[in-house]
Amino acid sequence: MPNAFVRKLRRFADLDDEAVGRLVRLTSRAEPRGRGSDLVRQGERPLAMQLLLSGWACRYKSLASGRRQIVGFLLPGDICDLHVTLLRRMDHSIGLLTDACVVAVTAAEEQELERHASIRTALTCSTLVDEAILREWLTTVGQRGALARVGHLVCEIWYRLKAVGQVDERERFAFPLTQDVLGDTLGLTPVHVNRMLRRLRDERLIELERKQLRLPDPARLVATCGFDPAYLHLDQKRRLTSGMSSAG
Amino acid sequence: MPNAFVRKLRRFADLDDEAVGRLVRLTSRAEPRGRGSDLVRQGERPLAMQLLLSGWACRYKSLASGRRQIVGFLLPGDICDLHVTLLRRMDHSIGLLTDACVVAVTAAEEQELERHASIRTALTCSTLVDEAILREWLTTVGQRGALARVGHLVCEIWYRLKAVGQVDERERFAFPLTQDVLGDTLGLTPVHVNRMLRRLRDERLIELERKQLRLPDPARLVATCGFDPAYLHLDQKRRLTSGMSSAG
DNA sequence: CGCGCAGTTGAATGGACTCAAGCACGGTGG
DNA sequence: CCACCGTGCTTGAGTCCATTCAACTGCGCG
Repeated sequence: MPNAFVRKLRRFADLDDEAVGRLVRLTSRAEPRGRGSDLVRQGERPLAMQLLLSGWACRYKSLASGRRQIVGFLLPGDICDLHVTLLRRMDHSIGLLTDACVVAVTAAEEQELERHASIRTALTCSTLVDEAILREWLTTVGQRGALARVGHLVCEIWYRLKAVGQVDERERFAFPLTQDVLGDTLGLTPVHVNRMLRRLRDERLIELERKQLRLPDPARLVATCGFDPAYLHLDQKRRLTSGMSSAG
Repeated sequence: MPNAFVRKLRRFADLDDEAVGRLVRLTSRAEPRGRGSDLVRQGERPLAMQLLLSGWACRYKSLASGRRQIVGFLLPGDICDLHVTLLRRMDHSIGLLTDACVVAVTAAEEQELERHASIRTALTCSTLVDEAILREWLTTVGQRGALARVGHLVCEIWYRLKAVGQVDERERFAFPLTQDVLGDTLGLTPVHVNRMLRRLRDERLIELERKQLRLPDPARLVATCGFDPAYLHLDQKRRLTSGMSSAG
């Protein structure tokens, strides 16, 4: 039974048995890490690429002013920093938003993996998509109003979780983000995030309680915040089916 | 005499004569393109990686609302889209801000280039830095005030141009960006950009006329907008010297 | 039981936007 | 040569969205 990481790479390239075997062996080393701990820290020398097998994490940049900007979410199966060992120092940190399982992959193991053309292709695609997400986030913060910012992010997470089989048939999924975290992500104050969430709730576009989010009418949410999933490149190999290949 | 592209890659890895020869041969095909034309367009299938040998370009995303967000500037020597042919469709466009010289590199030629370990390393570093810049921009738009946004961008461009020898000894450099373009980059209206430029001028932090920008006191500008060049990873191979190796 | 974190709501403030008018420059054509 | 026009820049006045400040609620947990 493949883990989240293998499932993710399969979306980008066909992996033969040997490749899958190698990936599974690698990920068997997974170690549990507690919520709130940092996987890597801004200013430090990067030692290894890391894989997130379960749990949520975020990349963030801290400013001298004390403010911080979250510049990415890492969901189960996501890759922390491909090739990052080439750089001298990290320009951002990665922190865990929930308890998680993580595998550290040394530069040598990374090179080993990339001998497989299919794995290399999949990893490269994955980083291209990460970059595309970053561009979309910049667009969101630069151009969209507060309501659309919140809604747009919700749509993105819905699509991304759906792609790894973590949305149930009632369009419900885990959503462990605090309003504070949302604020640091979207360039808004937590107070204002709160008001926008309220409006989305009042308009029956989301249902949120106890860190569980449900989209009663995904199409309407997508429409009202102008969400276009093209940037996620989900149809990279095959078009995403409405349901999930292996339900969670 | 190496071109801007070779000079840029040299910052990331030692290139032997054969590698340089290959790069020079490739870039000899450069073609002139007029200001305002698009190198690639959002929604189209990507056909080739492109190299910008001279001139300025920008990546931008267009929204259904008619607004647009600029998500990156390409300066002389910059690489448009490494590996992008792996994706089905472009999620953004690239447009020329000035007249320019451009080389298109097919996927096959790209693979050919990457047989050289040193070239591959340099290209990878380059994309890592591009991603780092994107994260910093998101931080700028998300967390900084309007004045610091403008100042921060000016600092970044100063550093980047300095690294490719396009800043003269009086800290003067070409700055072909209109206030409209700055607005679309920083998430501000052109009117507000104008006011911020005025304040920077009034405080003697910049001198700007006829598309020429000068920093009378770079250190003070860097300080007042909280700029930290770490994210540009300029010390990747060797520390940047105060002057330029080959003055332009 | 009391503490702390996350969320909620209100009122006042302010930074950036909108709308609008006018200016300066460069290119074009009569 | 100069009138014309378009693009980009400049400045002012009024508005609005998001922030700030502050108080209060609800819940989980020791």
